[in-house]
Amino acid sequence: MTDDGAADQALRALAEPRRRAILRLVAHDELAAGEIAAAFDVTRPAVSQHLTVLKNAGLLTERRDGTRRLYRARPEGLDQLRRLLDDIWAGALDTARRLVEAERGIGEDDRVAAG
Amino acid sequence: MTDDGAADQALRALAEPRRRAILRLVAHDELAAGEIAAAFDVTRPAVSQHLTVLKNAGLLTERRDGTRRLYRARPEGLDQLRRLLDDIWAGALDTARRLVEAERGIGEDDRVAAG
DNA sequence: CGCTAACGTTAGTTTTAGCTAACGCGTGTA
DNA sequence: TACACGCGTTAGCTAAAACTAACGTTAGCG
Repeated sequence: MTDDGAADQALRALAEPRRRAILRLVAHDELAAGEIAAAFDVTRPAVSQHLTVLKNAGLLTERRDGTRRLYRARPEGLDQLRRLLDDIWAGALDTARRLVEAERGIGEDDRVAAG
Repeated sequence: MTDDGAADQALRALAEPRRRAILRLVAHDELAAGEIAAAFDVTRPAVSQHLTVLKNAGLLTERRDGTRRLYRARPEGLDQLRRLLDDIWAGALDTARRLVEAERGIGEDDRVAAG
């Protein structure tokens, strides 16, 4: 299980700038689909599709109130994402530490800061 | 500046499963472009393009050794990404906490756990 | 029941991203 | 200098994604 499918969906969903903007909108307040769509220059169906993608990725929740549908960000969706990123970088962080130590051991005299 | 361009590139780069696989490869060891390409079924130019995307996103470093180019994951690239995600979810976490408290205050008698 | 409002969904088009094939560039070797 | 090797880059094709326009569905009101 090198690559979780759920986290993959979340990552693909967040790759779209407009979907991140939507998430920012519903992070603080619960908003209706129409209110969210009004915040952008694209049509409402387009926003509706973005909401579907975000919902399938587990990044927001949907609640029905009459004919309206209210959306709100789902903080738990971030966890799986963070786990995936940490999993990828776990080895890299360890390797970087080893390299820094090795650099110090090899030549402190002619070696300056690498970056 | 609601959406940093640098983090945007990193997010788009990570949305591709093959690029995540490449990052996993160079997380522990420094590998040449040919070695990385040999690990996949796609052609070397395709891998080269992926490496360019990852490099531009600040997710890996390039080092030249003769005719070869060696790549290694860049752990600092994760930081900007984590900052962006935390920024988006900062409000959501706070809101979720408020909602849980409000739910407790409204009806502990007929309300059970929401999820 | 008819009517309106708020959405979601589908069909079809345009843009974007990844891939292969061919080529160009820099490095090392005889 | 000539040649081979290792990669990056470009052009062109194909598949995926985002968008618009038209239609379907459900909830509320008279």
